[in-house]
Amino acid sequence: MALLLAQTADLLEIDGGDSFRIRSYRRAAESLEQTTADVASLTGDLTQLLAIPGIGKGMASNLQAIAATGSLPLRDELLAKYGGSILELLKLPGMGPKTVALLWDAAQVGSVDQLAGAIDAGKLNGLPRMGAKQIEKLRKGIEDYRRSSGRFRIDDAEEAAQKIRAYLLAFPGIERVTPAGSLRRGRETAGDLDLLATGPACSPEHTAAAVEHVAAFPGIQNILAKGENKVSFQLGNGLQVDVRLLPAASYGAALQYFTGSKAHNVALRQRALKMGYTLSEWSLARLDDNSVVAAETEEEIYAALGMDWIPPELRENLGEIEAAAAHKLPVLIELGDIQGDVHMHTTATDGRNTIREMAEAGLARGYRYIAITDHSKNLAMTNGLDEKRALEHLRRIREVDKEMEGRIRVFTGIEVDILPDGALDLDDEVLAQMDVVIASVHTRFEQSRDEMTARILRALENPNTCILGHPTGRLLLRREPYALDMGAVLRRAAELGVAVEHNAAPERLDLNERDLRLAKELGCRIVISTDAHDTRHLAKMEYGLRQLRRAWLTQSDVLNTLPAKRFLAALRTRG
DNA sequence: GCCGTTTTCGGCCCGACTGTTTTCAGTCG
Repeated sequence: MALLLAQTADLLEIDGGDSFRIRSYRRAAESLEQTTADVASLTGDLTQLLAIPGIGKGMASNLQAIAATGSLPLRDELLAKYGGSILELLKLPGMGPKTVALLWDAAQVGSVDQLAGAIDAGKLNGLPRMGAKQIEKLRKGIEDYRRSSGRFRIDDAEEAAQKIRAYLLAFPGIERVTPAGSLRRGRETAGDLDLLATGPACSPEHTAAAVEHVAAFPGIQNILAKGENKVSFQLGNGLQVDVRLLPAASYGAALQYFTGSKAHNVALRQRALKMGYTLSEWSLARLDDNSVVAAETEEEIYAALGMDWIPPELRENLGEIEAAAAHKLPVLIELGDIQGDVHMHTTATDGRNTIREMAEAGLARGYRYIAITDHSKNLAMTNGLDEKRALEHLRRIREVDKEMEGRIRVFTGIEVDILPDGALDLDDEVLAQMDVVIASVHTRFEQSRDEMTARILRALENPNTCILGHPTGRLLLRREPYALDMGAVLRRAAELGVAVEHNAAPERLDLNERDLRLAKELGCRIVISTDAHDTRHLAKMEYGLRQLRRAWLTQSDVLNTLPAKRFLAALRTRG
């Protein structure tokens, strides 16, 4: 529902609709994403719908229309006018609604492919605001878009997986459902979704009824294939899902096989062959007489190959097979190791909860401490804090810290902006009073790689900087606003003892897997945090944690696994 | 289109940047 409203807002914007009406649609969409109410079941109850902020009479009737028909007349109308692919144009960097409208009016461009064609045909030349530089930017944007599209963010894939899983488990005789593939390995993105199901209803002779149940999943857009033990389909957002029904006797073998990665499986099968076995999706069996050695669980299979069980995150054939055979796998960091989330915002700037609410939410997650790090003044749009307000806020944080009576510590902090010349945007004497100072780049100046690197290096030198916040600022799958010499930045951060933040939210993930491996190699201090803007956002910690695991990180590599006092001391110690 | 109003109309987050603008429009956070 939220998606339909957000799309309607985008379409209205392209259509040149009233900007306040557009904002209403957007606000309603955000509100629906945040509400804990089950909107679908509320559509009959007008009073409750109207109680949701941003939902008035008009929007309520829109929601009822969506609940009844699955679509929104206004959205359908606009999509009919502009074609179904117009919205993908907005995903290109530098493309906003006005430019989309311009291209539509001037050259009937209604999709990324058509835009590429129009550029090649020179149809954009001479259009207002379409200089050579702009066109080149679009050309590059299309390239990036094509490279990344087709993969889905891990949280979107996870959400879909959980919905399908719950649906499958409701069928009598399906007892276990496990996501495999890149989702299980914890990659940042997933190309498709592999779900394995087992139970009495999945044994070879009885799958027919279960297959029909799978094929009746309400979210299916179209079915790609339907066989005896496999159903493939596409969801409305284009995500392809493969559901496999397997007998319990070979579940472990199937799980191992479909978890991959391909490189890991190839190496594992070679090892099996050397040992006189053959490994398939059905079992590990002896080569000579085909007798099954192991198949029911992954642990048995790895054990039969003389190895410890390998966490899925490590299965990339990057040394994990040798380590498992030598019983020298690292003990990877776990969610329970994290003692505190040290980057979050409150209603003082652009967060949606109070200091107290964030503290309670941290406590509920079992943390021993949190840090409140609202924006500084350079982020005017977020109502960023100037020196005076920052100090007032600091006092308020200390009050809440007292109120919590030691059940959880609440550290003072701020997220300052790194200006183009590398200076921080608040006075040093104010920063010196904060427990946690996160220095981040927010504004998207198109600085060169060298300039951007120099900018961050200078910010690291400021003695008050204790965490380098989202260093790349990349929005996954969407934009690569700038590049920098990450090696130089991480090396200097390691020398100075400035911690480097890994932003756990899937839409950010500022350090990618390679960066994380490099950080570990260089001996960087790493902090993982969620950059939470509301209490629910704190749950995103688990996503980023999986990238840390993929980079072979252990508890001792991550600073906020330390107890409160030692964490603060380590953070403030340089050199 | 929502919301709050000394309630039925008027306000609704704003500052900085880029490109191509010779004075500003569009995008972004």
